[in-house]
Amino acid sequence: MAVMDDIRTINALRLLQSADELRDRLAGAFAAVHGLSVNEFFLLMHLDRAPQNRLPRVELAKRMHVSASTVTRMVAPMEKVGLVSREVGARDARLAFVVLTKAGTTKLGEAQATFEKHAGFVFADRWEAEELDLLSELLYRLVAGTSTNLT
Amino acid sequence: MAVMDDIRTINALRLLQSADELRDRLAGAFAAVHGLSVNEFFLLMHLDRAPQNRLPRVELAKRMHVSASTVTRMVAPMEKVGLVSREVGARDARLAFVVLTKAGTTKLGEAQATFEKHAGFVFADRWEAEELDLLSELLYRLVAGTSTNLT
DNA sequence: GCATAATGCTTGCATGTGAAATTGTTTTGC
DNA sequence: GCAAAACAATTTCACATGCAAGCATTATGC
Repeated sequence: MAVMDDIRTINALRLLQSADELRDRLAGAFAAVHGLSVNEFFLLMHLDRAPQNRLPRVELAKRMHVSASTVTRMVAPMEKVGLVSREVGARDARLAFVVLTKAGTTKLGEAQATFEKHAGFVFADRWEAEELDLLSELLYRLVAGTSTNLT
Repeated sequence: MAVMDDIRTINALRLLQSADELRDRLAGAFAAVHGLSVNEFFLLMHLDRAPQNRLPRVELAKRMHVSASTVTRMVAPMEKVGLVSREVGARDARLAFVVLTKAGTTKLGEAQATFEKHAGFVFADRWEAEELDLLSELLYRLVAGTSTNLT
């Protein structure tokens, strides 16, 4: 570009903007179809990948890039609806684990189908299979080594 | 991955997660160094690239993926500080253009330096120059054709 | 040309979020 | 062992945001 020709800067901008766009799409679909927010979906995803499907609130906060208080308040209604349950730490009573329930697993499965549908749409047509692999590899380096990585 | 092996799904997840991470970094830096939010930075960017450095509020809302009311309330303090000014449309009195001021241009320049610094850090070391070009090209297809694209 | 619809912006209300203070628990240093 | 520090979770407060309603202006249909 004229104004901003550093390749890293361009990549950062495109990364942020395309993620915004995708997040918007997903927010609409999740709300309409499953009554979930994007962040609630990610919360379920993190639990699904965690050992024994459970994580302390503080860990969820780190992985989701939100504050601890946000996790507290996100979990409350999800617990009420039965998607997750609370379990106090055995050897450390400070820890209040968030546990994925059977119902949560089911709900997550449905939401993943929606996620895949929209991911498929966004990455359809304009990419060859090998380009998708390449993109995957390049993006992986951004999330590799971070505890937040779900893939 | 074991659970989720559709390549498009993986790419969507990595895209969202890496963007989250980058946005977090930038939020801290912008707040500390320039007293700006990430969204305020993007608002200035959109104005900078617009013809005559001005856009109607409704256009800003679309490009930034926020509601019209958010634009109204974001602009108010920025106008107070002198980064932008208001200009009523000449042939359409409904339009209230947001105009980038000289001070706004200066502030944006400083913030861009910070942006470039962090973009450089995030994409440093782990990518070859040609890989960055490739990533740039692949990400471009996600933002191409959208009015939101800043690159 | 005038009533109706559409458009741009703002405001009221409800919700989501982060920082800091608070409480209860565990770890550390001696 | 015990006092002090560290830590996990919650609550309080302030702020940001979206939706829907309201207002002003322009466009449309006849």
